[in-house]
Amino acid sequence: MPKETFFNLPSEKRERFMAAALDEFALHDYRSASVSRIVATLGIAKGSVYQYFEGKQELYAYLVASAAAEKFAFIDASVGDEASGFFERFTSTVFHGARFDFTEPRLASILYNVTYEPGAETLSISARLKAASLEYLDGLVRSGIRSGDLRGDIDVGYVAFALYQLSASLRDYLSERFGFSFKAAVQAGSGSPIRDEDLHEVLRELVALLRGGLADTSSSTSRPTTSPV
Amino acid sequence: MPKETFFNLPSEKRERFMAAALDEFALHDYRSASVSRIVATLGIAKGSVYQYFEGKQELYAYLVASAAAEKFAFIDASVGDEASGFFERFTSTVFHGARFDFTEPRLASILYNVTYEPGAETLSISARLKAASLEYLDGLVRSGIRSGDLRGDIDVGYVAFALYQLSASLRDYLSERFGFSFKAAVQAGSGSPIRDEDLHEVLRELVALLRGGLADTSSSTSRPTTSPV
DNA sequence: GACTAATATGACCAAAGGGTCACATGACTC
DNA sequence: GAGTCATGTGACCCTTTGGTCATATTAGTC
Repeated sequence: MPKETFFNLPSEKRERFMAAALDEFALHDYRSASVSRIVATLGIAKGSVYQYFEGKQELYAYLVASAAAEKFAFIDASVGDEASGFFERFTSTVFHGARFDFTEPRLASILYNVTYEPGAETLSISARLKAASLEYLDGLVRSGIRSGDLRGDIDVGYVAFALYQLSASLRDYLSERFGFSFKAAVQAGSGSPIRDEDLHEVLRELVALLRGGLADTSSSTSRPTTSPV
Repeated sequence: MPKETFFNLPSEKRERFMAAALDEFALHDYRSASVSRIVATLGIAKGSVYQYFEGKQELYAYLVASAAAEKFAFIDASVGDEASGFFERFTSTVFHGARFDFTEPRLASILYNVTYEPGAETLSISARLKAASLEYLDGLVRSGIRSGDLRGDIDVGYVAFALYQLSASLRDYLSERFGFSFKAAVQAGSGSPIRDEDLHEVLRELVALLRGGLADTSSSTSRPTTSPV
């Protein structure tokens, strides 16, 4: 939805602009992100921004849409069609999603931030994104039930929601556990991909929880009421 | 950490101030919350706020601490000691936590907002709160393993984190599913408690997921690769 | 070189923010 | 009533924000 002027720009200039804008919104939430700061970084006049976009909101919407399109394309291309079972497909989707996040911390941060935008101005943008993710998971769960991978008595709506939360929050867990700072990565401009083994180890935990739950079903005594000294 | 002046205030005035400040921070995130708006609502001079608190940050920290103390006290008093198993204790904690949220939407919203504060200014405040919750869940999981309720091979750190995410996000799910708007409730000044049965129904889903997972273990064929026409 | 249309510019605006401070007010003591 | 000390006040300061617009520059065409 940028103005025509933006697309008429020499691609080098357009990309320089996008890079600066993505940086700004990756490092700050919507309200804190500053158009003035973007133009200061680029050394261009503020008026130029308003030749490209109607305003801050439109700029933001465009950045979010770009980031989302890139991430979805990456996941689609990576997951492929061979993974057929529910848990395999889910694992693969989350795995490649996380790989994308660590490789493209700038885009990932924007998509992460938008999830938690509280303001009314950004509501439609964030709601659309969340709805798309939930819809995908909803379909995945339904087909998992149909194929017999999942129990038939689960509440599809709630389970899709839980999967959404657990996969979205993975970023927090991974960055804490492996000491990865997305903010620092954005500032450094470099994505240092996480080790696949580390990622798989965490995903194994997540999928084990989702697959079989936490309850101990092995032992003979269901729960020893007193310590067996 | 408010100044002495604040505690010297006639309790009526102090409570009026607290009410207005809680409203403001329940309805807006830290940056968007406005000291000017609080004093305008109360009809007092802006200087007064700075007689009570060092600044906006200290005010915010105090409000968050107050809300957290009240919620924890409520949960502690409600859960009691009779619930002994892991899933019973977890359910009871989440249940009463949710009851608190719907009864005190103002305090609940502040505690919810602080979780997603992105700014550096509020980092220590939100980190402390999150750490306290994780520590509690960590202990709960450990004792669950010790008592034999939980499998011994789970990753305690990750499971505590997952429990944290699932219980924290319950608010979103409940408010969407039952059409409850926390914002509207704060503005109306009234908490309309959710029906206990509705809450229990959702908690049953959550605990079923946590207890036994999603995999269908009943059938003879683990997964029919082709549809059985 | 002249005309035209697209693009770039940055001084400027109004609004809002947190915070300050010299002063006013009130209450209590002697 | 005078003196004192805690409290209240609001005009004011500085900064920053998103956004505007008259003007300047550039590029392309004849």
